[in-house]
Amino acid sequence: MSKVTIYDVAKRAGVSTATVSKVLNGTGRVGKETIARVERAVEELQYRPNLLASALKKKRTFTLGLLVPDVVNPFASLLIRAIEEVALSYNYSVLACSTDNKQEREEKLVDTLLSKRFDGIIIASSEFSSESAIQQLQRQDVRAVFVDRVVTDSPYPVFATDHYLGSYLVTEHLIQLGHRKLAVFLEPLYLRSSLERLRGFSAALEAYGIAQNSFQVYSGGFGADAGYALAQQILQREDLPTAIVATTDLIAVGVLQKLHEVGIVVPRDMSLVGYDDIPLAGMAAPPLTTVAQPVIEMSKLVVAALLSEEAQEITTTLLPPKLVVRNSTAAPESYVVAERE
Amino acid sequence: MSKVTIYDVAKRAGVSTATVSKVLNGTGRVGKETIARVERAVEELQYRPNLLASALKKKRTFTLGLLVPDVVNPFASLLIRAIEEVALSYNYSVLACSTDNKQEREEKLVDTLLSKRFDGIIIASSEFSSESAIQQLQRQDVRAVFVDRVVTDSPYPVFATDHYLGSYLVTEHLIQLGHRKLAVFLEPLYLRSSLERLRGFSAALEAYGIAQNSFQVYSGGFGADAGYALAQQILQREDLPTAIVATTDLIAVGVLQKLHEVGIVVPRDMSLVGYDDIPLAGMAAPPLTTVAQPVIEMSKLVVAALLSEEAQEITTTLLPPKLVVRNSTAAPESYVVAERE
DNA sequence: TTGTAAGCGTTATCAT
DNA sequence: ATGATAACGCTTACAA
Repeated sequence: MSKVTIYDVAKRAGVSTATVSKVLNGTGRVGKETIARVERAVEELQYRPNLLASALKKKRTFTLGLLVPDVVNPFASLLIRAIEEVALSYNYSVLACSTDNKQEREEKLVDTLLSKRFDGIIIASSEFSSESAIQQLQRQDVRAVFVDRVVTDSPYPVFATDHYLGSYLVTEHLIQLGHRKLAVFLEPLYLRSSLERLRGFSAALEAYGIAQNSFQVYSGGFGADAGYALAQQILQREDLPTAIVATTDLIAVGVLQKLHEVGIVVPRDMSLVGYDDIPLAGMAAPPLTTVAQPVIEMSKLVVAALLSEEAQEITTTLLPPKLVVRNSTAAPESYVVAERE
Repeated sequence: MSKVTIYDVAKRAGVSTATVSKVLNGTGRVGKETIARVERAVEELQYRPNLLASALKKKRTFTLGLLVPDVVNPFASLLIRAIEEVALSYNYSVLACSTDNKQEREEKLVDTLLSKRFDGIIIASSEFSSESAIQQLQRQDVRAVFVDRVVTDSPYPVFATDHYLGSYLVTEHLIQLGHRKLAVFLEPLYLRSSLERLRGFSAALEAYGIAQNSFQVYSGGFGADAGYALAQQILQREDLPTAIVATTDLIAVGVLQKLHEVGIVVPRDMSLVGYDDIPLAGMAAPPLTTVAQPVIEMSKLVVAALLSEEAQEITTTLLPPKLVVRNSTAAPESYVVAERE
């Protein structure tokens, strides 16, 4: 630990600690000359204020806690980075933790964050376990917000992408390309975000008067493994869809891998879209058509909400996603052929 | 901020704060009954000790700082997660920051971490800017370690994968498959890790008596973009190599994309290997042969080194990488076959 | 076994 | 414009 304290600086500058504190914080009036002396002492001593002591007194740690399912998840990384950037502009740091969607773990982490007295907590973890976490938070009074997880009756502000809309847009894109036989691959259905995505998918079909069959929806786990497995499953069918809406880029990549294995070429033989627009999406072969979440915008709102002086309004803010068209989508072959005739 | 303090607990339990502290920390002798009373009070009041105050007194924050180039980079994520896990087992949190390999930014971040009095700082950022960061650290006395970046004359322990060996292994794998015309794609050459990888590549060729030409080595930026560009560059050549050693999975993915575009099939027409074994490597089409870094093992050593009671030994520890053979490599004969039209 | 009280390094109030 | 000094919430000798 750094041994030099505000006392050392005060002594060296020949002033009181109060004065040093004032120049350091720019509070109160201090003579120009005094300021210079203090600053020189700080420099000479390589003094770094102890933020622990400062925080204890000021009740501000300049740190935000962030809960995500897994920092390794590309979308989580994207979110972490965006929040980190915005926080930095406020002179804040952010400590991100992986909950693994495990309730016990989440509770333990919330406990820690609470003890460390962070100035705000951002929950971007699954809504699955948030129930108890919410209770924990409410008993202490910390600012908190939920991100990208629609949670009903939340006592905290919620910021999320309009997944219904995103899903609608990307499905519509496929339909406009001529697809009529679509399937949707979802993350587990207990996630509200999955349901929203499903709703958007379904609404798009409805809007264009396309018949809907329940067997068009597939749902498994998370990640590429899930996509791979789901693809394997759908390949058993006699009548394959001409396009697949994967509601996660990771799932899409898994699908891509399976299709590649069995020699189905995307988008020639089948179209495929993802969701999230993680960096990987642009690097897939072929680059994935997907929907981008407004991560930066969302992060700005989130941090601002946490750090604002005013009382928090408990509202849900839905942000608009953006369709990103790349090369994994094309008109279905039959469609093209039909046009020619 | 939580209003309940140790005083409230003491009052409620009818004991002194000293006693409460003792039962909370398990230090000193306290009567069984008293313990029960205190614990009940803690529970009823939902008391969470203020770790700021505690840290101020004990000089331990139970938090580690971690500097990586970019949390979005998949390998960085892997490292962050591994360190997070190990730290958690010690009841520690880790705050990861992205330096963007920018010196100014790195210095600012180190400053912040220093002020927050973290118990240790892990530098996994580029050696490029570490010079000044090291100086900053040394003036304060914090524990620190370097990870995955070989830095000469480091005043701190360094833990890194033996990139020379990893590169050697994967190159040898290619040679044993029958490849004789190899190229290597590297990250910028001012990175010692790049040089080590190059050395391993070269040594393998040497060991097998394969002629080496300078134009076999290509070096550009980081990430898939770089790989894509490098691939584009090499495709201009008349005599293509039969295998490419990309010293990063991300670079390999970029290469894959370019090759895919021009219709070169991996590994039939050309073999390709990556490095790092990020999750993406296994999901590429085809899944990438690569070399895995012992991230978990490394993280264990790193955290242990930071948290150990004993004086730090300033040594460099090189950990062995592991060759992971998947489907992006094959004997070059097929390439010849493909040539005959 | 339990309590008193002096810090830990800041900031902020109130004098001067 | 500057300085004493009392907190902030906890830990830890040292007493009792």
